[in-house]
Amino acid sequence: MAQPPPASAGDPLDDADLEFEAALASHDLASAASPNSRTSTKASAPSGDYRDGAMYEPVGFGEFGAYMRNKRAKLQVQNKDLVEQAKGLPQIFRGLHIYINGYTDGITLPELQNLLIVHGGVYVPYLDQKSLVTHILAANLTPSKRHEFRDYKVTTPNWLTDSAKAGRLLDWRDYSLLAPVDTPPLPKGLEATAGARAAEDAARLGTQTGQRSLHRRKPTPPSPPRRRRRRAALAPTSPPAARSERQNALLGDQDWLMRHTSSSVDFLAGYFAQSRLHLISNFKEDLKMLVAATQQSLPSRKKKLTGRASDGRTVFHVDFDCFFVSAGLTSRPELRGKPICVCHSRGNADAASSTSEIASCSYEARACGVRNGMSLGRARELCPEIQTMPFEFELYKSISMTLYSILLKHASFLQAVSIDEVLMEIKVEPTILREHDPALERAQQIRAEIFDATGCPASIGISHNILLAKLATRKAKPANAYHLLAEEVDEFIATLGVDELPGIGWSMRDKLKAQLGVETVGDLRKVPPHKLAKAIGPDNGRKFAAFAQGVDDRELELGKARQSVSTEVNYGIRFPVDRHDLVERFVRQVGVETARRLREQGLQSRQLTLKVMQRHPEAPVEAPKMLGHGWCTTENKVSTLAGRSGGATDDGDIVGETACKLMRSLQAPPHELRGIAVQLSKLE
DNA sequence: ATCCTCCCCTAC
DNA sequence: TAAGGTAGGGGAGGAT
Ligand SMILES: Nc1ccn([C@H]2C[C@H](O)[C@@H](COP(=O)(O)OP(=O)(O)OP(=O)(O)O)O2)c(=O)n1
Ligand SMILES: [Mg+2]
Repeated sequence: MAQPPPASAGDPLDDADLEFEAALASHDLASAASPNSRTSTKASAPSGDYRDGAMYEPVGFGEFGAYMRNKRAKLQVQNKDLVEQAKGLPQIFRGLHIYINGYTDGITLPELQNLLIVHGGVYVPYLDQKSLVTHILAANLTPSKRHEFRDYKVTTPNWLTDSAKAGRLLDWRDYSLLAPVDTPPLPKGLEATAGARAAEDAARLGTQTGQRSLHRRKPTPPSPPRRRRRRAALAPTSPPAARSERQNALLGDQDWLMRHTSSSVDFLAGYFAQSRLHLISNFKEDLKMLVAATQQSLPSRKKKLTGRASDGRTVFHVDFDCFFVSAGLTSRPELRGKPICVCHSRGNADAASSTSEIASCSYEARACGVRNGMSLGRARELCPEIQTMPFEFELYKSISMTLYSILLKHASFLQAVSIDEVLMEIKVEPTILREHDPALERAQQIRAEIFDATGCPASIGISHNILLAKLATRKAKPANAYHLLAEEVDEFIATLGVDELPGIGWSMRDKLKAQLGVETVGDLRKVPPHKLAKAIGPDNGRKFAAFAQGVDDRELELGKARQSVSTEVNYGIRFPVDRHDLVERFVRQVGVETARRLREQGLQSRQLTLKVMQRHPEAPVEAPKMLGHGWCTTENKVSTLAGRSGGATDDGDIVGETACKLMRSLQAPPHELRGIAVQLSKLE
């Protein structure tokens, strides 16, 4: 690789570090080279509509309800005064989680909270989808509140004070603010939460039809009453189809289950051969290694970044349009221009009820509301004529390699974001006039080069920091480039929804809305820093306050040492009653596989964590998603690893055995298992 | 403050 | 039928 030439005289970017600029410039010319264990438990909140891509939850989703519940319980116990006060008082509110929306004269909020807590209740500070709330106390009810609260037990603060006075739980309905409504009374007093939504999904999907199999010890509990969705926005336009006869037949056939789930020896290998999420995660790690091997480390800057335009950076974000679809289209030109998607289902038989996930869909399908991550069944409702294409993993990897080799020629300082996405920093002349934009011209040239080499359209976003480059890509898509200039940032960014900022997903979006009434980035800007920090934490508060101004001082990430290696399987985990032998065989396989991945990285580990998902006691036996994990509780068990000569190890037998030991110590009933993972950390 | 441990959350 | 993986940022609570 060429030595960095001296920085050119009269560099217009007097603000930038010379050494850094020189290195960047040189790389523009470079070519691509080619036995103490701990445990903890939490209940996992279930999904909303699992079939809706917007509600897609990654693995380990949402133990938020129970997490907050536990956390609040803990906070309360820490308050010694209250514990003392509670002694001898009847715990009439035990198990109740109460949100106080308003109260009347004659009593203060702290007094109400105190009264609630000393009688065993839990105070819920704010209302959102995930907080478990059994009752709401309100002094009055505007029409909009009436609508928002319609599925809760809404009553008055007097109910609380009177109950406390009486020393017993009075009927909340006697204090109800709601006129009698068409909604039936709630079943047990802990609904109106995400939990209830999942149960409801299950009921709608007909998942409790009582099929018998070795995979169930007891008859299915009665289906919870069907309830209206709490938020109209979540309701699909038409009720989703129930699981098909065929699906039910398979799930009830123990022979079939033994052959197609974790009870089969071959399951693990077959599963990873077909999992697209495994592919993209795994391949990303490969790309990070490739990039690290190809480029030298980022020279340190003399000046720290401010994250503003004055840094004089030019960041490019390159991202294929509907990547898996575009790749598939290279050999299927007849499907161009049509609504299509890539998923495992062939889309023939029971397509209407298919829970197969769409990995990528064409922009024509997106026009109907179809999204990546949605189930095929849901997509069919939105777009009946949608066609499917099979996965072609080798093709994706090959196209991705071509992309990376092209981009490595244009800039050696490059961050592997994903199989279809790259961040890079290129030294270009600054843009003076909109009519002459060297960065944009460079981007169009790169796009053409990518298209020529791969047959796939990529889009490129350009700006002076990572955040804005990524947002620019969204404006560019599909099949174009966009340079987001400093002077247009303010206006552009204010109108975005907060969840369009990278790093804000559904959880933080809901929290911002519930606690601060913040929905757009413009709203976010107006929040005082201390309030933001209180709602989302000090670091996040600072980060997103800066993001809201379009400010992002992050450097490209490259060549960072790996902190952990793990293997997770949260699909197809089904074992017959009492078959501990099959569980043990599977856990050992997962452990051996994880050790293999560790060796592949030339690493050793001193700590193993076993993660086990079990069906939540209130969840239906069969998850809404075919062979999915459904609503679960999760347990993590940690053990120190001891190699044959003491310290760290990469030995498959040791890792497998340690994982099995932790699994045995859990005493989990095999038929309730839904997910198993082994993570190795403390690497050296 | 700063660290550690156990989570949750996010992105693709 | 279907293949809901995985690394890393960061918050909360506690130890130092
Ligand atoms: N829930 C998801 C999201 C993405 N992917 C895979 C398939 C996508 O093609 C690829 C890249 O993800 P992107 O987020 O970049 O989405 P696309 O490239 O499909 O569309 P676009 O980038 O045009 O929005 O990752 C997936 O399997 N499941
Ligand atoms: Mg893409």
